[in-house]
Amino acid sequence: MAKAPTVQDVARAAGVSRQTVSNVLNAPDIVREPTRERVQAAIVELGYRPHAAARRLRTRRSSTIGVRLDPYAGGISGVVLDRFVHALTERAGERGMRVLLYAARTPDEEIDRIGDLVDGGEIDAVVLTGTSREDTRTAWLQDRAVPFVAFGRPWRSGDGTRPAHAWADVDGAAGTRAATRHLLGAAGTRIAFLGWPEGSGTGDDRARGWLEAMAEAGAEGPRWHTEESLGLARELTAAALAEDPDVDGIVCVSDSLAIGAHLAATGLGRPELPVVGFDNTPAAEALGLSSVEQLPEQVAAGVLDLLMGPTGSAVLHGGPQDDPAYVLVEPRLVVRAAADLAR
Amino acid sequence: MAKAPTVQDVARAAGVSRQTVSNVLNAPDIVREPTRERVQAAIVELGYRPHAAARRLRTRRSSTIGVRLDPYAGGISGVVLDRFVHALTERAGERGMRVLLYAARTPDEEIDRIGDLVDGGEIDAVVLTGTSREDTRTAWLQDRAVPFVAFGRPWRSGDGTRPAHAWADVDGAAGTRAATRHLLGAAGTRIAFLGWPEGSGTGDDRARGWLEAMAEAGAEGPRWHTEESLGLARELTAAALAEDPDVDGIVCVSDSLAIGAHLAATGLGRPELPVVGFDNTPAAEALGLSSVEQLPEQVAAGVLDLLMGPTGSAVLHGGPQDDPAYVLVEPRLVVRAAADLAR
DNA sequence: GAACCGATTTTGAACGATCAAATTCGGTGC
DNA sequence: GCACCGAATTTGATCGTTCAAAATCGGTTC
Repeated sequence: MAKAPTVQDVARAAGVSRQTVSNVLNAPDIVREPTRERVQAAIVELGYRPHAAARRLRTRRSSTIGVRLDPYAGGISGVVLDRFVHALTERAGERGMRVLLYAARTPDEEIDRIGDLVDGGEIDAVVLTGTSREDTRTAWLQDRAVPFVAFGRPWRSGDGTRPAHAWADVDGAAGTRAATRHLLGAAGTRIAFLGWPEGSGTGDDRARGWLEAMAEAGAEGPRWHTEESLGLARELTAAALAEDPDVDGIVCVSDSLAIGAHLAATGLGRPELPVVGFDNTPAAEALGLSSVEQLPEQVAAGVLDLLMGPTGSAVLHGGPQDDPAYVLVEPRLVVRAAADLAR
Repeated sequence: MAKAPTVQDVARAAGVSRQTVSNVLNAPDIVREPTRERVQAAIVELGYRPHAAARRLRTRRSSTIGVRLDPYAGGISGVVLDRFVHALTERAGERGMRVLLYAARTPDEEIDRIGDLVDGGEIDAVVLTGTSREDTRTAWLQDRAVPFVAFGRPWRSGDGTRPAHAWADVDGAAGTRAATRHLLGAAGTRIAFLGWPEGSGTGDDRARGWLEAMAEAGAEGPRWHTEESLGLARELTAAALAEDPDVDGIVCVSDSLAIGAHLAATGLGRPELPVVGFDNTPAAEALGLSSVEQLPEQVAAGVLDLLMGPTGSAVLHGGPQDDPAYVLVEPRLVVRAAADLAR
């Protein structure tokens, strides 16, 4: 295999200088038409491809975004993150960016890892996933002036001492609002909400959508809480439904809980009781449960817009943190007729 | 933020030359003990981190592995690949390697993408996923002498003109064999197999495990085939079970089919009929179905061993294709008591 | 026709690391 | 005391690109 051609080789073949070849690649508009064509022909002829490392060394930019891949939780979710990472890779590629993965088990380890990657010039920016209250990572990134965008809102306890950061997220409340409205229109007025224990940003946000839609319709319904566990959800729902048989439908904070609720309803001889989940996981699809779909592809597009500007092809220098914008994606309700498990 | 320190700065601080600092990093054993300590102290003191781009430019190695992220299929699976990529990232990090993602919709587009990344010096090797018969990618990679390992066997039609390549995979036959043996011991002798249409390497391999276990026990059972669809599996199983009620258990080629079969059995009033799936997806877990778990973490470890040798910290130069080794991981049967959906 | 101008192109230097070759250093052997 | 040896360390060159500044070009202006 012959040595790969360099700008020098292309320049020689086109009868111009190195820099002109470089300009054709990076600032085509300042090169005269005929020259540009000659250079481009030479590039194709020789099959030239720029050497990324040399470019990175000179420009001090890697055109690469770091993303932490969460350890497989073993739970029923995870698909959302996978779709997000996939969409991010695709969109980033269209903008001349790459996506580099890194692994970390704890926030501190993640900070170490990011430090290595940033100082080593391997990444220009980071996309944080799984933000929580009191996230130690965001403060560190801000102090180090590392450009980043979070997938997930800054659910901070609001002391307000720190400027917020840029984020993109799915509008959970809008999702449960749509689900609740759907059930109010199709099933009846007594719609229950099955959620997580209060205190999680995401969970509270989703509960709010149900609350608002119920208030708006002047309807009332019970609100139940349990941990993210299919089994617990099933037990809780079975007991609650036995006591409160007038419930016309259930809006759930997750697909796991929805499946638990559906199994409970089926067990009580009410397989047709409408249950709506959240995340539209394959499991919900398989069982024919309605669910709110997150559209992580749009979140990915939003993240890149925040990081690079709506049309840019490089990470914004000042960084998004100087202008803490955000993108809130409206999820989509997927309506299905539940599989009759006892048919 | 002050400029990041370079080897030169460290050298000055430790009173040695650039090259000695480099040696402390890359070949510590050729540096005298006291010198090494002095240099290491200076590295810590200054917070020095090597600049990856400069190193890559000089060494012509990126220490990076490319992996294509499959588009989200929308089906019930996908978890296996995600766990694999996660494990690969983790293991690669331990060996000083990074994982870079790329997206592609078609094999030809994937080849283009890999060409860019390899010629641009962004990746040293590739991990292929989703290999099929007549894979155009493998031949191209071999011609270009790009080191690679496939997750999945070369199911080639065996004209034998090309040397095989290195691969790592899960032993599907071993999985269904274990599942079949389990049912033979726990449920009865008439165990059915619900598989995909013949002709897919993976599907045929899994069918073989059932065949072997049945033959070994001198048992007999029906063999059904359908596409990867929960609904189709449910209909087929319902019809088949009505006609052949003596079936004591069903081994399935996938969790989707297993769930379909389980729903069919439940519908016929036999919710306790043992059904074993494949992949151990969250959906199977949620429904309490037994399933064969793939252990993609071990596949990831195997891939790296093939790529870098059992202890190496760089991609093997000659490339694994000169020595087409393989790693076959034995999957693990996860036994569960099916949820009684009609309780 | 000389000075001048903006647009285009070329030249010299630098990014930060490692390779290859040269040098220095301690210690031996005679 | 001097030549010699291997181990440890230093020096000069280089990887391929882009930045910054200098040079060239084609055409105007006075």
